[in-house]
Amino acid sequence: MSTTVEKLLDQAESEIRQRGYHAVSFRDLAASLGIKSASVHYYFRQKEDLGIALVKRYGEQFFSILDEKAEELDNPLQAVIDVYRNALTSSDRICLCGMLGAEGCGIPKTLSDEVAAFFQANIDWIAETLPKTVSVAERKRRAEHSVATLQGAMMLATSLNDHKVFDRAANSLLE
Amino acid sequence: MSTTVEKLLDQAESEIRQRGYHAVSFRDLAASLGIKSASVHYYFRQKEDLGIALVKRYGEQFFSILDEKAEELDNPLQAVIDVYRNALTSSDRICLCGMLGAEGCGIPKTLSDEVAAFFQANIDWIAETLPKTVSVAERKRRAEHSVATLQGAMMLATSLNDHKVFDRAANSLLE
DNA sequence: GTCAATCTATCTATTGATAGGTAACGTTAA
DNA sequence: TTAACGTTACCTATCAATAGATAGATTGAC
Repeated sequence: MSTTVEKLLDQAESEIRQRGYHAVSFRDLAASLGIKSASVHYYFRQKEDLGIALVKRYGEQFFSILDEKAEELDNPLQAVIDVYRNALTSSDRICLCGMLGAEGCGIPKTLSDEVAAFFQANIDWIAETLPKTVSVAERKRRAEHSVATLQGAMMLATSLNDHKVFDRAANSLLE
Repeated sequence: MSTTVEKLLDQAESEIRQRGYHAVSFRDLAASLGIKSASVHYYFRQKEDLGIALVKRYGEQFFSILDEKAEELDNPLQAVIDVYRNALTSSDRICLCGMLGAEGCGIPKTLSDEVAAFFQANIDWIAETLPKTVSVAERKRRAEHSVATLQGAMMLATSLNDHKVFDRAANSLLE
């Protein structure tokens, strides 16, 4: 049995990943849990606080699963693809940071900073796993390309309502 | 001197590409032009109508510029990259359809359908320019990969506040 | 006089946010 | 032992701001 905070975070993540930050209200969230919007403010003083908690939790979960997956598989890039694919197919939603990253300066700055940190960590993680025989600049370039493709592929697959679009675009990274 | 409708479309496109559909209001738009929100409703009965007009115009302009660019250059994929790059660097904003595509089911269905059509046309355009020696399925895969990468790269570059991220990720497509 | 383009005024719904109340429960101290 | 207190987790009620939308008046060009 999860706590109210966890349920709130789960619900908020689900709704924001589906419709965006501005399309989700405290009242919606509260109603989904059968409580009142004032109770959501009890846990998160401002909407911004909820957003930040959400991105932090998302990042922790993401890298935790990624590290685990990378140990199982011998190909780190395949691990990244698997984690992204699972994020998409298990819920038919794009990445939380993909959504918030798109909304750019429409969301509080503290929140977009947190989102940027997620992307940077994602790029660094991938760059670190590439062969050391490749230059630092080239590793960075390839890592950026991978993250860009995966994020774009999630959005594209969701818009075109076809997860296979993600698979095809993502698998192109493995060549 | 552009008409009020054109100014409205310009302003709406600029604001939506920067902050998202839900973060833009008729009052904001009207105020930017020095008119009242009721006058915006005179041109676009509902917000949804404005959105659809916006995506249609965006698509027309996009493919018009793309065709032009493709005639100048001998490499069609380079033309696509150039058009995307210019969309990003000239205004520091992501693609209109990238934003609306992310917002997914948070926007009216008629609008998301229009966005999906843009993406499909974009994929088809690229697939068509790839060598006929390559199978149809493979051309489709490569085209999807290109669009995914370019869309993701715009978002990533905007979030990380560094246009070079776009250039590096996009140039990876030319290999 | 007609009509396009704008206005004023207003409606209802929703938003994020706050103040203050209450019921349940554990802790503490006489 | 039990009365008092504090904390947690909600609640009701309400606010000011903003949203999309509409009705109907006005203005000015042709």
